[in-house]
Amino acid sequence: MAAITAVMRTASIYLQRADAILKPHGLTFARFEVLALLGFSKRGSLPMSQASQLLQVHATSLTNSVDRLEATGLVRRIPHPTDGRTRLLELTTAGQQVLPAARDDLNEKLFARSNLSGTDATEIFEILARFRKASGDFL
Amino acid sequence: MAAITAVMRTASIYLQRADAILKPHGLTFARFEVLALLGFSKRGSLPMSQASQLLQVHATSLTNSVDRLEATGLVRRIPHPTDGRTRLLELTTAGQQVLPAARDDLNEKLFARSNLSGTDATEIFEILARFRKASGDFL
DNA sequence: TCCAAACCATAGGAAGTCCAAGTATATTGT
DNA sequence: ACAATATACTTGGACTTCCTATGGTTTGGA
Repeated sequence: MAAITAVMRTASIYLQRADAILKPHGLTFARFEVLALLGFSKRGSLPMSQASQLLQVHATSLTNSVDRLEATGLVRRIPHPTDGRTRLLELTTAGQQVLPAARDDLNEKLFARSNLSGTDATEIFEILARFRKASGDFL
Repeated sequence: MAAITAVMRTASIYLQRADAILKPHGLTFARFEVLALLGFSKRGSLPMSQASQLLQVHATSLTNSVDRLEATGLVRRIPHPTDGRTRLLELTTAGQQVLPAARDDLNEKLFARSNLSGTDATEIFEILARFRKASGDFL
C-alpha cells in the first residue's frame, strides 16, 4: 500500500519536472513521447494504432496529442497507401529539429539528475518489470 | 531513463485499477484519498489548505474533488470558528459509511493482488522514499 | 491605526487520461 | 456478391492535474 502510494507520488514528481523542462521547447511529456517514438522508428512513419500500442495509451489520447502536434507543425498525418482506414504519422522538418534539442535537454536535466543511484535505478526497473509482466503490460 | 518510464507506467496501471475498483462505490482514487484522509484525522475535520498539503496536491485540485464529493453528499464544508478565510472539511454520515466499504474493497482487490512480493514492495518503498526525500517531497 | 503584504479558497482555462459512440473502411462467410 | 463482423480513427463527455488571476480575511510594520 505504501509502496503503491510511493510509486504514484514519484511518477507525478517526474511528470511535473519533465513538463517543466520541455515547456521551453513547446512540448509536454506526452507529446515528447510521440515525437521520440517517431524518431526511433526506422521508416520514419507509423500508423496511429501502432503508435498508441507502443506508447501504451488509448487511441483517443493519441488523437488528442497528435492534434496538438499537428497544430504546431511538428508532425503530419498522411494517408496509408493501401488501407483507407489508417493514417500514418510522420515528423515534419520542424519536428526533426525540435526532437533532438528536447531529448538532450531532458537527458541532461531529468535523467542525469534523477536523484537515483545507478543501482537503485536498475533495482527499480527490474522489480517493476516483473510487476508489469505479471500485469500483462508487455514491455 | 528506463526506470523513470517504468515508474510512470506502473503508476498509471495502478491508477486505472484503483478507479475501476472504486467505481461501484461512486468514487475515484483522487476522491477516495480525500475521504481516507478525513477518516484518519482524529478531529474528523481538516482545513482545505492542510488537506491539500497532506495529499500533496494543488489547492485547486482539491477544490475540484471536494466540489464533487460535496455534490454526492459525502463531505461537507463548514466555516472555521475563528479564521474567516478557511473552510473545514468534514465527513457526512454517508461519507462515514462509504469510506470503510471502499477501503476494504481496495485493500482486498488492489493491495492484496498487487503482483508485488513483500520484499519487492519494501524494496521499492525504500528506494522511492530516498528519492522523494532528496526531491523535497516530505513524507 | 491602517495600509500593505501574506494567506485561503475559488474561478477559468489548458492539458492529459479514459470510456462509450459514431463513421468509414476492410475482411470474412455464406 | 453481399451482409455481418472487425478494425481504425475521431468526437463528445467525465475526470484529474496544473497555472494564473481574483476576492475575502488576517496580520504586521510604519
